[in-house]
Amino acid sequence: MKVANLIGSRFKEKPADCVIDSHALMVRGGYMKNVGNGIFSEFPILRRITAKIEQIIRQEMDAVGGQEVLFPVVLPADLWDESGRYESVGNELLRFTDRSNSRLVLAMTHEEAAVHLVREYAQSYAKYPFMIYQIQRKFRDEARPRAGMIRVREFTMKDAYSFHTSQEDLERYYEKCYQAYNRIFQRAGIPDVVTVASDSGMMGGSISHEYMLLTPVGEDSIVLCEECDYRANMEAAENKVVNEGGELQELECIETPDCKTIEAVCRFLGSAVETSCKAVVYQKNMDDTYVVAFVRGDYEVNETKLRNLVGEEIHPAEITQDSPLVAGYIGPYGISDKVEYYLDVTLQGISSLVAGANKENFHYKGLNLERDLENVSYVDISKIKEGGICPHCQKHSIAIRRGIEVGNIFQLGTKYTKTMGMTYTDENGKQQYPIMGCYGIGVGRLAASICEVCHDEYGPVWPITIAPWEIQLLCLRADDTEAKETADKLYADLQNAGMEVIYDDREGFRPGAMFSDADLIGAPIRVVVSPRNLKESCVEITTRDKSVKEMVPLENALEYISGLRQKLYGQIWEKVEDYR
RNA sequence: CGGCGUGUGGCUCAGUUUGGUAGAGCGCUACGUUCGGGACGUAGAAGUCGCAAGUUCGAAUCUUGUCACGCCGACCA
Repeated sequence: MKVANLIGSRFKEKPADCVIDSHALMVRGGYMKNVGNGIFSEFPILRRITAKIEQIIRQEMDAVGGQEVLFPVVLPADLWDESGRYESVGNELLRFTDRSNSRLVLAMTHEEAAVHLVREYAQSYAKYPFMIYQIQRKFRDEARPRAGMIRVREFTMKDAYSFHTSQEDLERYYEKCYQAYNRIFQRAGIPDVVTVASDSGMMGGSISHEYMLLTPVGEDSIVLCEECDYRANMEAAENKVVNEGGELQELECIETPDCKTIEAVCRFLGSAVETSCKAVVYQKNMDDTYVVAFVRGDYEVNETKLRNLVGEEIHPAEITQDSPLVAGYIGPYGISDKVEYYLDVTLQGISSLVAGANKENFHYKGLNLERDLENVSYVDISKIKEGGICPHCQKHSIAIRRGIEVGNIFQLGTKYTKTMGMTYTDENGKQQYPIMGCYGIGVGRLAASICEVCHDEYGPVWPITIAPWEIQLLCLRADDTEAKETADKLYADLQNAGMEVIYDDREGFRPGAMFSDADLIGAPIRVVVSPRNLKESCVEITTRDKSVKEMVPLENALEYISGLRQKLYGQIWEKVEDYR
C-alpha cells in the first residue's frame, strides 16, 4: 500500500472534542470518523488493526474448540420475551417495529440467539459440550458514549457461548477460556491486562471475571491488593473494617441546628467522622419504598452491593415533606418502621456513634447499635477505600486503580436454557437443562485501549502483531531518481518476502510531514531511503518505539529488516503463556 | 435523566458584549523557490454562520423554540 493512495486524511491539530490521547490520535491519524453520537466508521488503517485482532481471537477460540457462527443484528422481540429480557433490560436495548408493526430489537448481546440456534441440535447429552462464537456488530443505546472508540453505541464484539451438562464441566471449560483470553491479550501485545472478579449485573449467573487494562483514563475502578493476588471490581470488592471500639457513652439527644451533613455535625459536636453514622437514602423503583443505607461517616455506599442485597432496582431517593424521613437528621435509632434500613459493616464495633435523631435539628450522641437497637446485623454495602483491608491476606494493602474492561467471561448457569426451554436427554433418559458460559471481547475497544497504553506524543506505537502494517518505507525526496528507484526496489523486495509494507513515495512532501504521518500510522519498523543515506549506500532502519536506530548497508537491508521483524514477533510470543 | 458548555469552509479558531451583509492559520488546486521532524511566495477554489420562527430598513450577532455534539454526574452485558 502506498500512503499516497491510503484513504483517510491525517492532520496536525487535535480535534476539539477529543479528551483522551487515543481518541485524538486515531482521529488525527485517519483511523476513524465520527458518524453520530457513539457511532463511528473505520478507515482502512483501523480496519486492518481490528481485522488482525479478530484473527487472533478467532485462532484462540478455535483452539479451545469453538465453532464460528453468525447471528443476526436484528432479532424479533419474541425471542427476548422468552428470556424475559425484553422487559427487564433498560433503555440500552433499542426496540423498534418493522413495516408490519412486528416488534424487533437490535441485539446488544446474543444469549437468546445462541440458545435459539442450538436448541434443536443439542437434544442429546452426546452432543455436549460445545462452544459457538461470532465476531459481529452489537448496538447498545448507551446513555453516554465517550472517549472515542472506548465507549460507543455500535461496536464489534466477539461473543462466545458454551453449553455443558454439568457445572464441573463448565468450570473446566471456563478455566480454558480464561487462559485463552490471557493468550489473546498477550498476543495483542498488551501485558497490562489483569483479571478481576466482578459483579455479573444483568447477565445473571454466578462467577464472572473481567479483563481490565490498567490505565488512568479507564472508567472502572479496580481494587488490587499490593501484597497478595487479590483483585476485584469495585462493585464486587468486599469491604472489611476493624473498628477500635472506644469509650462507651450514654445515649444522649442533642440539638444540632442546621447540621445537615456529617461534616457539619462532627464539627459542631467536635467528634470524629470515623465515629459517625451516615444515612444514604434510596427508593425501590417498583413501589418507591424507602431504603436507607447506614455507613460510617467517612465511607461511601456501594450501590451495586445494596441493589443485590435489596434484590430489586433502586434509585437515589427524593425526600419530600410527607415522607417518613427527616432529611439531614436520619439515624437508625427511632427510625420509622415504614422504611427498610441496612447497617454497614463499617459501623460494627463502634462503641459510641453520632447519628441522626429522626427529628429536625437533633442528633444522637453515644449511640451503641448493639445496646440500643434490637436484632442488629451488619451487611457489606460500602465501597472499599485505598489502604483498606485485603479480604484475602488481611493486610492494609488495598490499592484502587482505573481500568478499561476489554473482555469478560461469565458462568451463566441455566438462566437462558430454562427460560427458553432448551433441554437435552441425559444418559438416564431424563430431561435436563444445559449449563451455559459466555465470553465477550470488544474488538474496537481493545484497539483503542492498546493505543491508549501504547503511544507517544506523535502517535500510536502498535505492537507488531496488530499493527496496520509491519513496515513503513519512506522515500525522502522521491524526486531524486536514485532514491526513488532504490526505494521502489526495496518496496517490491519486502513485499515479495511476505512482509506488510506501507510505502510513502509522495513527491513534494517534506521529510517532516512524512515522518509525522509515519508516526501517526505507527508501524513498528521504519525504513528511510534518502539521497543522504544513499551517499553512504545505506538505509536507515528504526523501530517506532525508538529502541532500534541503525544505518544498514543497502545490500543487507532486506535481511536486516526480516530479522528485526522476526525479533519483534519473538518479543511478543515469548510472553504468551502456553497452557495447553 | 440532571448539571455545564459548544455549534462559523475538510481541521483549529476569531468575529457575537456594542446588529451594517464573513475572516485568519492549517489543509486543498496551480505555478515557482525549497527539502532529514508538519517550509515559503504568488494566484485560486471552497462557508445554507446547526435548524426554525420572531424583532429590525438590515441578524453569525438580539429573542424564543428546536436539533446536534462534547464534558461532569447518574446508569451501564
